[in-house]
Amino acid sequence: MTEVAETKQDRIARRQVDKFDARRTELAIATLHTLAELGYARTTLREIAQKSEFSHGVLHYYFADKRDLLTEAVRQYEALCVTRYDDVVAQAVTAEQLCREFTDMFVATLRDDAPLHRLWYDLRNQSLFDESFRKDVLEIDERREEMIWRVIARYAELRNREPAISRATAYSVLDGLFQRALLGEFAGAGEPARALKRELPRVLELLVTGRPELG
Amino acid sequence: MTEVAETKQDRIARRQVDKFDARRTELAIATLHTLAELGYARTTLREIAQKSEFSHGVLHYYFADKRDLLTEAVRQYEALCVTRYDDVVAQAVTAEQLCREFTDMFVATLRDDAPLHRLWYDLRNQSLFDESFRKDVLEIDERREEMIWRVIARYAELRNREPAISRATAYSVLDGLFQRALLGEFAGAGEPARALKRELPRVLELLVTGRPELG
DNA sequence: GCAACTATTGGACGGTCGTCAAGATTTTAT
DNA sequence: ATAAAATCTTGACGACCGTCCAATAGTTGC
Repeated sequence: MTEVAETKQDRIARRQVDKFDARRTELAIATLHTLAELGYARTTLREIAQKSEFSHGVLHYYFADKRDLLTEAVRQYEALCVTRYDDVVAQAVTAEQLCREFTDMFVATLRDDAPLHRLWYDLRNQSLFDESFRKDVLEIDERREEMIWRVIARYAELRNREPAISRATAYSVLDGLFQRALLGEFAGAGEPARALKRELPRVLELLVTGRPELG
Repeated sequence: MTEVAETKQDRIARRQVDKFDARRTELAIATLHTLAELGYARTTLREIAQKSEFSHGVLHYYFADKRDLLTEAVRQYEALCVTRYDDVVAQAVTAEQLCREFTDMFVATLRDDAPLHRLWYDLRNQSLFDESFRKDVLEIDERREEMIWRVIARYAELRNREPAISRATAYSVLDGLFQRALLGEFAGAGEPARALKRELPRVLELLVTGRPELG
């Protein structure tokens, strides 16, 4: 009897928790959009609320404070953006195909998700000043690194080569290229997409110059 | 007579302008230090004034508004940081020496000037949101690119090779590595300096794999 | 259908921001 | 030496910030 009552209570409690979490996520995503549009420095709670369907007061019902909200937003970014190339890796059967489709995806997300990407770089850089973001940022960076490494490792495998550089270096190199292209994209300078399509295959080639036999 | 009076006036005017500019520069450097410490989002005029020997009101005597002051600060950064490796390039007589001294300098500035570097990345990223910084940022980025290219081109020359990638790519790659190491530096994760000393020579090698005869 | 609880509103608060201007102080020209 | 011009300080201003809270609306369990 007591047990039945408890499980009922539990069911109710769980449903409430689920609903609570769902709204938290909803508000965190609204936060993400605000950050992508305005950047960290100009993102305010009232702006965030305006992007959702609620008033600004509700944010303190679901989040302890602004930091809590922003942290949750960062985690939402993670859920969105760390598996982008996995399909490409899974489906490629030749090195040329992987190279081409990776490059295409790279350029496509540069074009389509530019505001989201500038948000990521903004938050990552913010973590250099504000310790409270650092843990989540490092975890996402790690996931991004793994994502890139899956591409490079598979590409090397298909080429019957070995990567010439470490996992961290591979990520840094491609991240640097992406950031550069993103700046060009916003500045309207040159044609970053075209430049990437030309340069990325060469870079991939360089990153797997090692021969398996030679280690 | 009129001419003499005018040149005298001019001399006075010029001296005043010089003094005015000197103080502008002084305040812009104070701004730079504040930005390096607090980041763009938390840098306020009163904080900046506190880092100088003046009160906050004086900032509007020398600068039209906050944006004007920050823009001048960005230009001061440029004067500081776009010729860092030139001595290394000028004095190196062998590829091994250039590689070693470039790597040492790279790691040294990562360690010694970390706050200044995080400021640069903060401002560069800010230019993705705020158009008013973009022009100056792009110019500095261009100068950094040239600085890096002088290193790579000279290294290739000493190795009797040709660079395997474009100027922009070379810069992006090394910038990505630096940014990664900077994050590691602030997060206290691993030993970014050690990792760089290990990886940088390999990367340089990869960047100049082209042969002059075949290139 | 009614009480208990959850969810949401919107305004008020103390604080800080950029900006400005009036006045004090220092420097300069003669 | 002194008047004029420059430099600098101080305090105030309206705006906006994050936070909080009393009141209201909506939902749920029984």
